[in-house]
Amino acid sequence: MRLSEGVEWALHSCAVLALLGPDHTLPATRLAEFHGVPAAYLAKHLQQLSRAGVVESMAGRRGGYRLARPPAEIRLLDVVEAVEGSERAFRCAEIRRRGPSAVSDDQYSPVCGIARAMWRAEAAWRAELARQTLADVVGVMGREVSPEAVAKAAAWFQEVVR
Amino acid sequence: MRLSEGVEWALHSCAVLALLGPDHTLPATRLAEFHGVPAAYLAKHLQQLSRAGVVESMAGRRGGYRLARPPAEIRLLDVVEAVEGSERAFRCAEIRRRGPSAVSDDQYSPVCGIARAMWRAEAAWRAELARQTLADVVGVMGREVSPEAVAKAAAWFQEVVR
DNA sequence: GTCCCTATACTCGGATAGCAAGTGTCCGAGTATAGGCGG
DNA sequence: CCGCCTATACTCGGACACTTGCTATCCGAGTATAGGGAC
Repeated sequence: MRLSEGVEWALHSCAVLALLGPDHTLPATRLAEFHGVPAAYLAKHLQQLSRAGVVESMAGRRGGYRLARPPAEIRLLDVVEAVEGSERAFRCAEIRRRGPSAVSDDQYSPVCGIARAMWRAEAAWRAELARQTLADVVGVMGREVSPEAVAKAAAWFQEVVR
Repeated sequence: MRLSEGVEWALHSCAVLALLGPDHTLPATRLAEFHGVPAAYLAKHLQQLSRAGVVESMAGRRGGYRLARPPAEIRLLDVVEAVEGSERAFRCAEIRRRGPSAVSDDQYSPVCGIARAMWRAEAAWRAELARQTLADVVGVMGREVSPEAVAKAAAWFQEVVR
């Protein structure tokens, strides 16, 4: 099991957009530059976030991305599902119904016990991601980051934001 | 994010071995036949289970697989990690340290706040998988499966077990 | 009848191809802007 | 001086190659068994 690298990029990008506030936009190129990742590929993930309604895209000369809602209303789950999709990680192929001991379909419980157990764990994962918002994460980061880093980032924002 | 199909096969195979009890073994071929899956590929996963100490392999003419411990002592997490590996799903590439606003390494908190948030969710997932044992799952399945299916499976066992 | 030996058939185990999904990139469509022109 | 229009430069968005890891398979090494022979 492996989460797409794009999830990390998306989360960091959203964090930056949260710091920027609702009055400014940042183009994909700048976000990529800030994180040192390929611009074209990050753009792909930002499009997914846009489609999912997590960020808003502004077209045109001074366009770019900004959060679609306040950070406190964006759950980490929203970001993760925007990139990874909302399909379940464990997919039940109903192998219990195959093989020589198979019986007629109506003899089986509606969902396989093994699948239920696995999905219970996934639900716990989702619940934890739903509990944490972007505001939480940004808050913690803001408390932990060093003053020098803050200054440097602020200077960069000054330079690129119009 | 997607779990390997082998996880499902491994779990079902372990459930069958649990029903079989510690006094019998079942070769990979039979397990594959019972579930209607490719034998050679299932064998690969059984090897992983064996390496992880979840099942024991008996070589020779009447060899096969059996559980290495009582079902109550086998956590679903053990089975899942045997197949999927114990690496984290979310991998922090430390992109916060890249880009134009990077500062010296000692300025950063030991682990990125975003990674910590993601790993918290993974911990919840693992905890839920660790809480449930093979005995739990088999117990539920035993209560849900229809009498006809039980009879059919028992007959098949009688036929193949020596 | 009992013990030992050998040949056998069966098992697991790791090394080897094929394919799908994630990774990375590009170019075209669309739009808000900036400047110039006319009134 | 003000308003409108047009050209522009910049943005996003979807369509196209490439690489990694999962899927699937095979064949060789090792071993407990079953049968036969000797005592």
